[in-house]
Amino acid sequence: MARTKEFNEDQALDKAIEIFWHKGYNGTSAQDLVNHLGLSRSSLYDTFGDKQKLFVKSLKRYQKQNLDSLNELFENAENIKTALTEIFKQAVIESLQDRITKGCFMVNSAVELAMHDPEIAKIVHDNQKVVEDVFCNAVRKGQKLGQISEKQDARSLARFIFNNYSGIRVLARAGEKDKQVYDDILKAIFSLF
Amino acid sequence: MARTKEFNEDQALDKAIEIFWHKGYNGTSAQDLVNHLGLSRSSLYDTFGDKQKLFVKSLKRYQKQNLDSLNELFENAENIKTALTEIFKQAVIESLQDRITKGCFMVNSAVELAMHDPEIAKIVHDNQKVVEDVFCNAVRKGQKLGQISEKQDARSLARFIFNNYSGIRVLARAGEKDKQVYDDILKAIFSLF
DNA sequence: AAAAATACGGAACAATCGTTCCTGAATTAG
DNA sequence: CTAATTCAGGAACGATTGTTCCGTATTTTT
Repeated sequence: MARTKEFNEDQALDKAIEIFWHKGYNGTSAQDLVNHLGLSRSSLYDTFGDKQKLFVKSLKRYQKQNLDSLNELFENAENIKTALTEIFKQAVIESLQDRITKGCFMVNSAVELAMHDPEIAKIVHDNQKVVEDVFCNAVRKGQKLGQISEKQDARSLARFIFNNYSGIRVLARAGEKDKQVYDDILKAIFSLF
Repeated sequence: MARTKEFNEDQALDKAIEIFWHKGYNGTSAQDLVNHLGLSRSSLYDTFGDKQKLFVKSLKRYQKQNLDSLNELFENAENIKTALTEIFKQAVIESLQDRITKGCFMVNSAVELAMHDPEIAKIVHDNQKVVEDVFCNAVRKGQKLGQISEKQDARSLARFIFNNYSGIRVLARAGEKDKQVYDDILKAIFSLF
């Protein structure tokens, strides 16, 4: 039979996520992928098909990773409102820590590709719905526990949270490094709960 | 002396805005520009230098157009809160009306290019500051007139508004066509004022 | 009318794009 | 050992990229 794969496909995908996230789809060349993944051209194409397929696989993997950690966070949280603030605070920390910030891979891909690639559009839209649901369930739970005000409809609040999360990721991608800007936004957001 | 230009430079720039807005910088080829602007390759390069310079000019023009209309709106508004809701409602209408939606040229450019092109980064950042200032002054005025609650700091509220506007434009670019999603977000936003 | 200047269309450029293919070495299972 | 399979490396593909250049037409000033 054949020899076994010498590289781990998931590790390679993580590398692909990194560079696509950083440079975008159109900004990443095949040579960039070869250099960054550490695979030969042939292995790369044999394993993943072509650039678009590799991108789709990367984005799906990213989506799953993020969703899993989001679900885990809410499951282990005893206070929902605190958990929500943690999510945003973490985003702010990430936005400030590096000289450059990549923002959110999903948001970046939505802006760059959703209009022109139906497959990407579906991934983005599905992600939006499922993340919105996670937020919505969390908010409902928080409201039942008396941790979140019931003045706002849970679905509405979930969509609102999602929207502000997107906005902050764009701000980060745009290179905003003033902590006060983020803090002001967060202050306004959480005055609603 | 020489003959006069047969095309209007500003009209050509408006055409450039259209296609860059639609396809992004990396997604727009020189051939796309020739086709869409209706100029020859030579005229295009003679007039605007190169692709990057044309993009910068387009983005700056877009920024000025948007800022002017924003200022005009607030100047003519007797009620600031109403004016703010109008801005968001207009964004929602635009998001829903066409089969495809381009979102915001500035947001798209920020996501695609700010990390990799310092000149674009500066335009994006300058725009953010000046738009934030416009919002801030408007909010202050609205608070003085008793049209906007004074519970929130004007600067904080301005940044919050900007953030949600970005988020909505990303949502539109991602192809969201469910009016209820936008309405839910708007409901949450304006419950703060 | 002559001269200067610019617009135009299109050919042509080198470079890079994504992708395919070939070769030989490596590794595994039977 | 043999056969099968996958690896890495790199040459090579045609297509497209952004850009330059040239010849000609056109318009304006002297």
